[in-house]
Amino acid sequence: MSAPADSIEIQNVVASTGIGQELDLEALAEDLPGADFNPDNFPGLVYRTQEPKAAALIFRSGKIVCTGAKSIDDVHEALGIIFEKLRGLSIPVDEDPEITVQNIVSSADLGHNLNLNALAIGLGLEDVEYEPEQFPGLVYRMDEPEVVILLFGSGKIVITGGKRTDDAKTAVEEIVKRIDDLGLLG
Amino acid sequence: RLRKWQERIRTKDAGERNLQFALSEIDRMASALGVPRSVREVASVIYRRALNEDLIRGRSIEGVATSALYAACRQEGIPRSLDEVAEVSRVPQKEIGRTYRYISQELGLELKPVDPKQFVPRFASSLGLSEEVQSKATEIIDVSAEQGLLSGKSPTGFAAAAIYAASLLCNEKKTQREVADVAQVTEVTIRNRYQEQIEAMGFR
DNA sequence: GCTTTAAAAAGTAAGAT
DNA sequence: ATCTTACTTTAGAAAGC
Repeated sequence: MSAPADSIEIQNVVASTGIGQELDLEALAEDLPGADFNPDNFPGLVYRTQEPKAAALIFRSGKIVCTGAKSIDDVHEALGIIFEKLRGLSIPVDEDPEITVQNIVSSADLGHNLNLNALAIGLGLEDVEYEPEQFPGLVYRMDEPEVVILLFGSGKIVITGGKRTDDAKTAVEEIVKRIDDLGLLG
Repeated sequence: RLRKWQERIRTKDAGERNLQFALSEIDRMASALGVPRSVREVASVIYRRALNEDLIRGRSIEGVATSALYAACRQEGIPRSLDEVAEVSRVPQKEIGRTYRYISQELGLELKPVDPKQFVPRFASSLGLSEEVQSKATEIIDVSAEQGLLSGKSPTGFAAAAIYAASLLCNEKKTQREVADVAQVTEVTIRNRYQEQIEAMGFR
């Protein structure tokens, strides 16, 4: 018996932090191999780590956004690599910068096909956005936990907007309950 | 103060002019789309409601007017696709879709998902297909939707495939290209939906 | 509101073969 | 006709227009 919650996989974690030091991005772009910096397009410098794979947006203020990591541990690991790289360039970086998780994107499988038309009406048109002409997924905004769930006809779903690790699990259990109560789960 | 008074008049005039512009745009687009007068009236009501609830702030008048018309067509059961609406509007399709979702949510329109069957009469008649083909296409849509094939699929593509299939079954064949053109979808989409629908109907 | 980053879901589209 | 690539949706931070 495999519960839908057991199929949850974190796909992306977005986090922010800061080194507590202003940066000269022009100079950093020169000293940091592989850095992408196009100030005309975007004010942040893009730096990618290979292991773990992640992308960091480094700003002049010293603030950093890390995205693309597959776990919170990976976020810390990737940022740790970046902090060391900066220190290696004689840039003072705070001892242990606070890292804040801003968003976690997860995927899961409910294990049954879904009738999205019936679900749109059953879950309540006021909380649902389902426009298959524009996007095949049904968008459901849940209040507790405060996340957005994308549901597809295949039964596969995406949970995003959560900041805590267990938000996805709570959300999946809740949406399964609601769909089941409507008699729309397989 | 006289100045304050004049400003009020100016603001009122500007607002009145904007409303007139929006309503004339709705009228122009509705004519181009060939929708009945009743739909234009529903669109006007939706636009005025959006105006009263201050939903136009930060959005273009034309965008809200177009979205109101798109919503009105759906509400009246004679939907136009976003592509069709975008063709007669000066607002990009992406913005129409976004604005529609916004006003639909804020005004609590609660419109049900578009039913592919609602496109059948219009698409079929512009292809010169008979009543028989239309009812066959409708049947195909009902049967395949009941079997869960509709979830996530574009209503226009779904309708187009059913019309194509029905035209074959009734010996009034239209090519995939002809159907694709009136429905504004690609032949690939018709082919994909057609295969699933034929199988759902039990025709291998 | 936009710009950039990453990732999943599934449908549709465009260009190449 | 089939393949590849790319774009649609969701969330969130960053700095600046």
